Amino acid sequence: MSTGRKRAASSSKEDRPGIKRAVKWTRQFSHAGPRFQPDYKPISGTKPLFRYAGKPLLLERNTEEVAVMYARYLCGKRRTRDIEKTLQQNFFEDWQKYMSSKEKQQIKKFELCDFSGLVKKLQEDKAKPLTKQERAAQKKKREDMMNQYKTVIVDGRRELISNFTVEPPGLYMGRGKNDNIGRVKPRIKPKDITINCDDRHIPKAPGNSKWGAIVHDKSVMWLASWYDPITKGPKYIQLHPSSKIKNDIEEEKFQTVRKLHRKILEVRKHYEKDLKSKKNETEGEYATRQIATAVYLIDNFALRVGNEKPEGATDTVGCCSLRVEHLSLLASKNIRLNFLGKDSIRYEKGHQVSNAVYDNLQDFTRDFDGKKKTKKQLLFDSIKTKHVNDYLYNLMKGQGLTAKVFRTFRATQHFEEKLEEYSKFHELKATKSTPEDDKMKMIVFKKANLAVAQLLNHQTLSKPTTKGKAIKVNEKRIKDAQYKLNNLSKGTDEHRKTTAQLVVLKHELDLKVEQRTYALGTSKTNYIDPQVSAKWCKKYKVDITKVYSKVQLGKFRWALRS
DNA sequence: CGGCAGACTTGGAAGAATTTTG
DNA sequence: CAAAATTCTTCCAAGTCTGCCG
Repeated sequence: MSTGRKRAASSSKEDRPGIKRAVKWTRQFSHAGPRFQPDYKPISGTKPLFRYAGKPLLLERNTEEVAVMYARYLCGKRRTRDIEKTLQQNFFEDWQKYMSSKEKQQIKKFELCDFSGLVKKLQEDKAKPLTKQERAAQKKKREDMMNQYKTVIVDGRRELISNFTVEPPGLYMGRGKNDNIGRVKPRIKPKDITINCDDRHIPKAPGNSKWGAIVHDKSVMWLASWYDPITKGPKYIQLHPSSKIKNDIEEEKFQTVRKLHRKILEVRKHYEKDLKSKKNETEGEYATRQIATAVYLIDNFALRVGNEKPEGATDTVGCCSLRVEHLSLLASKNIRLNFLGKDSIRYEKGHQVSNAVYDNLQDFTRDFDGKKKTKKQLLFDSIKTKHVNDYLYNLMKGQGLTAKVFRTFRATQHFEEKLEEYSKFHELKATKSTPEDDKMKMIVFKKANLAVAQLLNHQTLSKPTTKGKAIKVNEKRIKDAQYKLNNLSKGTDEHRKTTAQLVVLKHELDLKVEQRTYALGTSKTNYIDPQVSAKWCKKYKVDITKVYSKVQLGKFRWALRS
């Protein structure tokens, strides 16, 4: 497959400010290429596990491989979704492409397919306990394999690779109301791969196979790429977040945020001026007013910019793609936004807005000519996200201000404020700590983290029941502690200690309850400036490894070397 | 300009590893 | 010590934004 990718690093790129556009490597980019998925091993012997119309049917190897993909899907704990029908249809349509002509004649209706034998077999294999030796051997084999593929040398520096294996064949599992759900993602082969490496270290393709293409592009940081047959979009083998290049880019991201922080009053003054409508407004001025209003929403409520999506894609929106139906104008300059955002996560919040913004939003429920829009029409009908980013570019020329910077800025700022607020409220000590003090510090950190997750609307759809159980356990402990306390005389050490424990337990419970539907991970790894955490940790004598995991510590090396 | 392809970040869920509990 | 709970890592889908091209 010809990829058509041929861009080499040009000098003009090097001249531009910022790391993103710069050359990523110069002399050496040497790696083993991606690891491929092992070939499929049939799971049914001579006895068929699949049944059609009640009768056992032995599937050919390729046919079984795809059937097993569906069986694997059935094994997982899947939520009942209204998308189930589409999934089955897509799967069956694609599956038939893998069948022999004889099988295609036999297997005509999805409803008559019985995968339960395959499912049972998969579950049995999974449940099979391994001996200690088997487990160790398996681990060793895995490590040996990984050692062969997991690193790349970038200009003399050995770096980790984040995903060195090509994606396995399987069913495409999109989120929300996705039209491609259940389609069969075929196996990726060496001929599908474009390798990016330096010209003296070209990895060898496995066996007798050949790479699809080999490029030496210094302006990008991917090691290998291929096209996803379902989405038609490119997929990449990339560097690990702990790598120097990724670290540099991450540092630059938060530098941009700090620049915005310094200029925020100016920026706000500028767009507030553009919020005002003019007499005999031209179409251009009307568009500017839409841009300013969108920027207001992005700045104030940390919304995503909301790019246009291709026809037929899952119907999710961001700021610029909001439709009239997603907005309610309420009394006292209050508005309510209700829409499906990224990953089909619902955003449903009420906000108070300025007079100018309220008036504008009301205006934008009509088009430029004053004609009332339908519910399905765009609120910001005269602009594209490109215009918003062009506008922002001009507000902070050459300093990398784009819409998503506001989200990071607001997240970090919110975190800093909440950390301070909670630290004061819970009277954290900067000196030596009891175990209860240490626990309170972690609670404060997590509470601030949670506040950011709420701001960014990082909700989880899956609510593991375990979380409910955990809450019960916590409640019981509170009861126990309370009971214990009642039987202790005041003023004793034991009484003091139990009181402190009780306080911690109560706050832990509050946190657990509030945290139930929120995912804190994304805000911690992508939005909160690690320098803020580091400063707080230093102040309150908290070990930074208590708040960041190993991968996060690697990602934030740039901020944490003291 | 506007549209689109490409490259990179951000996102929730699944799965693996580790810690806690009984 | 095993099972359960929790935390961390991996996975890959779904965004953002840039640069190129007509």
